[in-house]
Amino acid sequence: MNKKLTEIETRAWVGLVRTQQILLDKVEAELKNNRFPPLSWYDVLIALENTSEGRLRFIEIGERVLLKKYNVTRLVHRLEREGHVRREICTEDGRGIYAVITKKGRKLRRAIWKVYYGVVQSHFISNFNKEELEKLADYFGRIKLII
Amino acid sequence: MNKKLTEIETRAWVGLVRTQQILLDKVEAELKNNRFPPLSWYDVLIALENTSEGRLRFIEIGERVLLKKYNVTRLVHRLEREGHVRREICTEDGRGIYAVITKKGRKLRRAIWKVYYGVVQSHFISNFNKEELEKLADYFGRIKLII
DNA sequence: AAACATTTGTTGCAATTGCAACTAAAATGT
DNA sequence: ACATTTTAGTTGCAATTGCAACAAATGTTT
Repeated sequence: MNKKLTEIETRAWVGLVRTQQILLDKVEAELKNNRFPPLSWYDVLIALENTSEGRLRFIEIGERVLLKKYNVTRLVHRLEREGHVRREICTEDGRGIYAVITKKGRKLRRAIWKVYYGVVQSHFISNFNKEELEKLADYFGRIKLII
Repeated sequence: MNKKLTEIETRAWVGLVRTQQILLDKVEAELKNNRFPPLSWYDVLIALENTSEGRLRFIEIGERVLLKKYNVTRLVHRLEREGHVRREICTEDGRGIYAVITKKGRKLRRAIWKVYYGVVQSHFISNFNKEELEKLADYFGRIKLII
């Protein structure tokens, strides 16, 4: 078999990697400009807000935000220290711990979103029409998330 | 203005970020399985190999691989320590330093590529036909790389 | 029930990355 | 030519991440 990518395949792959990197670097830079914490904080807060109870077990956070468990421990600890999250014991499973988003956490999440949205809208979304966005959503949806 | 993304816009954006993250995590995991160094080493080595002289100034490496200058210093130092790269003085500019890829570096680059290619081919490329890949390449090409 | 294995979360240590201050050379201004 | 500013690269210190060993609770096997 030929272990090479065609020119188009290369442009698609490198385009994916560089596009994401450039856009996330830009978001991080804008957040820093506005004295906001890094995007990883947002990822956890929005994951919590997207639940009915505003809470998730550490392991669930790791699954949704693609973080190793030891990084969940530490990231939640930082969020907790700043009052954006508090811990709750998990009665169903003695090993588990819930992280619950606080009012302050919800407020921070909204504030970060304004900056985040600005970058995504102006540097990504604005480049495409509806049909193209649907294609992109379709394409990305094909990637097997497991394995 | 409405600071919200539509459902499709969200799927396109989140799809981009998650797809890239999942695929790169997978590449890194495969590299580790095969006792290879991280992907950042590959990025520098291929950048060097893509030049006629097999060399780039540190600043050029930073531009092409999207690394801050202090991380270029350190990454090149690690590559140098393992013999994949050597330094060369830059006669045109007394501030500059070239990193030159060595035989060993080229060999490592090819070895890493086999693993890297396997993941990209089977988890990304294989999901699309030629026309779709062309669309992806086109879409990513639209992102303004500057600002 | 007892023994063993797996899951969940934590932590010490090492490696990497970010930040800011620094040196040296080049470019610019006067 | 001289002073000033910008650029290229380095480095010490702090923060973050990775790794591997660990503890405690749950699940599984016999």
